[in-house]
Amino acid sequence: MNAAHDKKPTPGRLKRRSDFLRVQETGRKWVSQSLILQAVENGTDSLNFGLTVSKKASPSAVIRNRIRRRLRAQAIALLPVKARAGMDYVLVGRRETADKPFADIEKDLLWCLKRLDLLKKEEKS
RNA sequence: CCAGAAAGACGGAUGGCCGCUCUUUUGCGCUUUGGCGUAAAGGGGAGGAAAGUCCGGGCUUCACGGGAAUACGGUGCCGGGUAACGCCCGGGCGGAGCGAUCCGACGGACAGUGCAACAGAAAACAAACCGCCGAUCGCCUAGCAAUAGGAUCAGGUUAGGGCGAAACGGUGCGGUAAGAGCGCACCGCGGACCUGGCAACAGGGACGGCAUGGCAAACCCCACCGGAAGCAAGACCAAAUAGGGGCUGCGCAUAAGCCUGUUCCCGGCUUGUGGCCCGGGUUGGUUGCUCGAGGUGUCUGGCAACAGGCAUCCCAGAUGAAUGGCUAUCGUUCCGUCCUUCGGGGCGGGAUACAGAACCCGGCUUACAGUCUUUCUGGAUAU
RNA sequence: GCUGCCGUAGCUCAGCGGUAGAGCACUCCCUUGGUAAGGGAGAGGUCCCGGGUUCAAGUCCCGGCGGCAGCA
Repeated sequence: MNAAHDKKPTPGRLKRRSDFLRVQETGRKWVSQSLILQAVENGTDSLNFGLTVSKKASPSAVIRNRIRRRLRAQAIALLPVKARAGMDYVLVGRRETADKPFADIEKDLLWCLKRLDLLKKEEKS
């Protein structure tokens, strides 16, 4: 833990529909209980992420907002520290994301990163 | 104290760590002095329904209007409020409740057209199935005959029966061959006119023997209102791409087409040619974008909705979409259990709603754990 | 955010205010050595939900719920 307690680089956000489609069509995907992770190389050094929470996850706008905020909090906290840079990540919310303990979501996100072999090299234990 | 009615308010609190967005000030950097980037500090940051998108406006565009008729859609007791409304307030009428109160698409069926299955004789200028009554010019049976029974109709009748959702006033008395508003009394109904009220309507009522059955959430009639689309409206900038237009001068014709449902009238535009120059869609960005029929307090007018004066405040502006994530303690309330000085307290467990601004307002409708305040009604107890 | 349309049998759809229907599918019987086809009989409905108008509502009116499509 030498570089982490300095300022974490804040990850960029994916905002265009075309970005999401590119990740969905060309990237890799892993499904866990509380979220789905999609990722693809973006050809730069920066790390970007986006969120997708559809009406399928929950018909209530309040619950969708809650899912999106919890995912965003996890993404900002974990991705710059644990995930490899130079990638675009898309986190897709599911119905369980609203009620699961926060630690479980963290575990699921790390699990997805591991299965896609996108953990940072120095973080491997 | 119990049960209920109405109006209104609220709809978790306080910390810790980590974040988002807008804004003000200051510092630093860049700058074409318009600003842009960055850091720190201060301040703001979801709702009563933000929801459904059911009405009404503001605003914007549709190349610019004015008038009339008609179509289509909406509203529908009366008066007031309002920018406007299908909303609100007050009143009337009808209905529910012991009551406080609540509910009501509540104009017109003598302007016209239409509808009513099944049953029933008949479903709308009434009609005659059973029945009741009458008659016998003509018929049959019994009888000397009067007459009785049947049959029939040149017939009367709607009291009673039966059908139906509904059968052309109700009850009683008289009357009659039997009956019938045929006559009378009471009730209901219509109603010239009078009184009160701005009005809806209410009270009285000469007179009328009863006319005017139901359905307009069937077509419709009457009165009033409405141009259409919507911030994904619209404006600007940049890039790349395909292919078209715009402005203006001159001229011609009175022809054709167009001017936002249709038709007509008034008024206007386009066509032909010369010159000059750009415009449109797509993607991204900027803008529209939040100071407003604004909030709060108070005074005045009004029964009230509401209006006006004064003072004071600035109160979300996101855009793959901020207004939060995690955590600790507490509150509220329910259940179980234990203790109790009957006020309550301890422990364990559960519940803590409906729901997320997307241009902005005024309403309506629908969803909602729980809590509080005020006024009123009915009942019980005590004095 | 805005604008339209739809909801009837297991499925696809009809249905002038008057007893809810058609085709396919399903069950039983006939036919056949057996099956398919064919013929006959039968079962199957909260007409999305709640109010209202009407004597009577799947149909008319109002309010909900659900689904589908379109608009940069």
